[in-house]
Amino acid sequence: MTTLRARQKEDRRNRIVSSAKTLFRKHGYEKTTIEGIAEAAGVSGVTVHNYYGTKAGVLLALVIESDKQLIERLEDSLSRDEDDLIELTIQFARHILDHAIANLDKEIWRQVIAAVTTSAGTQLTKAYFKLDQQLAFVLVRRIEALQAAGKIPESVNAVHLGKALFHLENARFIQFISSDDCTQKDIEERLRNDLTALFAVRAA
Amino acid sequence: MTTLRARQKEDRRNRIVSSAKTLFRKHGYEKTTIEGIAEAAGVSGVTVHNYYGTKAGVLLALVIESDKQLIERLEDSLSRDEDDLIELTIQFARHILDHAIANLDKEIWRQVIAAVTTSAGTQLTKAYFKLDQQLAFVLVRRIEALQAAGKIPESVNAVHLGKALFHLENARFIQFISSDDCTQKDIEERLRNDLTALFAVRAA
DNA sequence: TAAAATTTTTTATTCAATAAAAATTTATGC
DNA sequence: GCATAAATTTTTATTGAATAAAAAATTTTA
Repeated sequence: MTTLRARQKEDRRNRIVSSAKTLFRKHGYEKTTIEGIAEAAGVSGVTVHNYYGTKAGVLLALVIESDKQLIERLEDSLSRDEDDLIELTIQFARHILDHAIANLDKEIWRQVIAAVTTSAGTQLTKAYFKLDQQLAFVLVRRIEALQAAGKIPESVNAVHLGKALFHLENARFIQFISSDDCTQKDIEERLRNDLTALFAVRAA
Repeated sequence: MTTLRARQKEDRRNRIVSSAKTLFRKHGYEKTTIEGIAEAAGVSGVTVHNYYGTKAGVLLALVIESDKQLIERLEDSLSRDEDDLIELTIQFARHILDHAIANLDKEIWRQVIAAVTTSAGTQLTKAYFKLDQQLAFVLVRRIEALQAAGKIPESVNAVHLGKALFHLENARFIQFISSDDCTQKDIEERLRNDLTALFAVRAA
């Protein structure tokens, strides 16, 4: 049974997050004030704080929602007949970058990264890392498929490999958002260089 | 010719940074106020802002100084007869983690990462990334040495490999500081897993 | 429907950040 | 060597994030 209070609360959360997204996209992160978000959502500024703790908390909540959608779609949008691990990883990165810039611009993504690191241990950060984990496992499952197809040695630990590739992708993602000049193409090239070099270490 | 003004300015910079380091270590980042730093340094709060822009800017300045020392020493402290790339990289990571926790605690390193990402493009951030670059090249030179010794194929691009390994190490460093529970041992193990999996992709 | 419980709002405070005016100190020309 | 010009710091004031406590409003329940 959902009480009236629970429904009202849920409603306020939705209004706050959706107002925030509009304002962040319209005016950027810095110029958007908590008071502004509150007004657009029809609550008081303190209520926004009570709900999300900080302005960065509101941003994180909004990113978590959009990342859930990304994960839902990613599994399907990754081409199923790519049998080269390098190209697969680059495709994976491409989907993530596409999704990121479709939702928020670089300036705001920088705030996301900052928020995630400073507010380590909070509920929202845990939720964020859980989604990261799920993203990594999309790669893990593809690696297992490649192993089943004989494209990657069975001796390789798919979980370890997937996580390592995800970390690398993530490092390049952060590099992407950290500079306004860095293009998606730059990132793909760097990622390709990374993987080519790493995979060649033990090549015969 | 160094004018009196230039010397005074340099002096104030030193006092601000050194007061800040003391206070950050003593009371943590949040509880240290700009006004407190200013008082300890014998200047006004606005002067601290004029010099470093933000509280995070002061922190960054202080980290850059200490990272310069790290780089100076790192080249020598890395064992010269380690011929396994995995162990070399782990050793590299160990030195960086050791240096990090010897200087500031995790809470403050989180603020450093946040500051670097949010204030992308500023002078201090550029200086920070330049040092990162130098760190990566310590690895690159070791890789070249391993190639010369026939331990790694000459076909591998040492610069690409060094940078990729550095990114991986950096990702694990951020993971280290992001959780109070994560030990250095955990990080070494994860890094070993990363590299073992990556290097085994093309293994015969 | 009235009392109790919960939640939001009001009010107030601290601190970061920024801007403009005022004051101080250093540098320079006579 | 002193008066004036230039540069730099400090004072003062304002906005906004974050937090806490009291007051007000609304929902729940008895």
